[in-house]
Amino acid sequence: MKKKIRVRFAPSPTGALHIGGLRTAFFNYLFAIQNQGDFILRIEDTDIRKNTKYSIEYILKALKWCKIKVNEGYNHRGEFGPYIQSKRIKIYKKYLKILKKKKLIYYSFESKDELKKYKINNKNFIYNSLTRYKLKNSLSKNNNKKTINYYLKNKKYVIRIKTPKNKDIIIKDKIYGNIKINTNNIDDKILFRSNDTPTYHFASVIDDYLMNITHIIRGKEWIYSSPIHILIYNNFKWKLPKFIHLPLLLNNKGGKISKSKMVKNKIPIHPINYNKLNINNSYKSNGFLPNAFINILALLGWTPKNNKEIYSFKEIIKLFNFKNINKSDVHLNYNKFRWINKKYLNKISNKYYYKYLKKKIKSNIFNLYTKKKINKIINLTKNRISLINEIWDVSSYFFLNPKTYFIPTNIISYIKDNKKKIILLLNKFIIILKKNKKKTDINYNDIIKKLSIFNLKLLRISIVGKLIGIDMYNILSLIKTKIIIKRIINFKNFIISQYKI
RNA sequence: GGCCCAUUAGUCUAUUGGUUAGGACGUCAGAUUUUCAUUCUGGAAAGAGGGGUUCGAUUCCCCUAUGGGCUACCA
Repeated sequence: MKKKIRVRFAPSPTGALHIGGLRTAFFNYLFAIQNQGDFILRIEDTDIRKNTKYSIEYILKALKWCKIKVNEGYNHRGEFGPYIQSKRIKIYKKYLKILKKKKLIYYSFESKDELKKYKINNKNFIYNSLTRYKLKNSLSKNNNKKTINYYLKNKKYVIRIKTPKNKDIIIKDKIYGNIKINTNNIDDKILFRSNDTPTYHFASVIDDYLMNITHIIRGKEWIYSSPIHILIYNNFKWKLPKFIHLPLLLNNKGGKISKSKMVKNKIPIHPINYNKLNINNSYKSNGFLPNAFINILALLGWTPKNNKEIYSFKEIIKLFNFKNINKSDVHLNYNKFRWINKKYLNKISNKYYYKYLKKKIKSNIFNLYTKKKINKIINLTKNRISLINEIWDVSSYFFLNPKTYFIPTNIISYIKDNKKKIILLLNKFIIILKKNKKKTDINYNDIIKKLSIFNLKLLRISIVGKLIGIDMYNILSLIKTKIIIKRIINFKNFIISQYKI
């Protein structure tokens, strides 16, 4: 029987999970679903920091918003727990002992500062088989037993892995192919810190083994630490999992994704807002739909070869394949993200827009319109936007009187040349509107058709404030007559004062 | 600096030895439209540079350049 495929998403809770981590999570999730495997969430908190608690909360919330369903792990069921590394220290110690017996690890006594100094004086220094015998550690010949015992007793040591000398380690990566790294170029990485806690390298390998992880899908930044992981597997004589490294995400200028940079570029990097971590710019807050965001995530490094951009979740699952993941790093293209979101926006029901508008608009103004009318406004405006928030931008003139008028220069000169005519025209409007209290009595189409283009533009400016928006017929028939009259009067007064009539 | 990875238009990418180098976002133009948008049609726009291998190279190899990653008692 074939072994069940098990993958894990193993974020470290050191700040808010961003689009890069989410992409990794999503690809793991896809692979699990495709193979009826397990998708495990493991929290890698071997390094304890300030915001651990909130960061974990955020991971859970973010995954939920992206509809990524964990079926085993932290905060979920599972028989391989605990799924948080700070609660597994005992386990790591147990496995450390095994390596100790096999003499595959050793104690190293340099303090952080000592090593720093050493590195400054010795360029290209690497702590490994080529140098370790000259340094302060339990393998070195420089130290006598007394000094060694001193450090051991006082627990002033870290535990390092003993990497072999001049050995090529080959990482068989499903995306990048075989990558050869010589052990002379890698450090004897620290496995246990002086505070008796494991480092990521050790903890994650032990966990991956104990949790029966079959495929390690993670960002490319991990390629260079893979030899250490492989070495640990080999030391235990455990079967290696498959490695799949994903291309990195870069911002639109080719730099690393980071909060400060992305805010400048106005590209959100976080999925949702979260006050406790000070996240107030996100895909959700910018008006992205979860389904669109999933589509965006999928296309971050993955290209199905059929010249399509919009994929439902089902299609993604059907088509997803590591063969179609490209090797070069991915630049985020916010314009394209918006375009993808637009495609999804076109499909959703009006109630989402309705909800948004209701929240946005003061109730006394919102209630001027019946639900039917709001729906009509939505229907007429929704095809103009690519983010749900923008429904307000394209419909605000239904709810707010124009505060200022944006009049193009050619219209200004038209006004100046035809002052009296225009005032007459506006007055005429007002009279017609006042006469007919019920909308149905007014044939707006007739009025509009009789107007010259210039006059029609003027009418639009008087009601909308600028030359944008849906057709005048619908604007006039949707807004209450009383309000239209008011707006026209305002505009008339504006012209009179502005152009001294 | 050392080691590792990548390099097709502004961006995401297709094409793994023979193509008018295909698609998408963006951009530009035209059509539709009472304005603005939408929509539709069309255009411009690419193989980093230099060497090989080959009848032939975007595709294979080497060098250079550029970008990125790792080089923490961070993950």
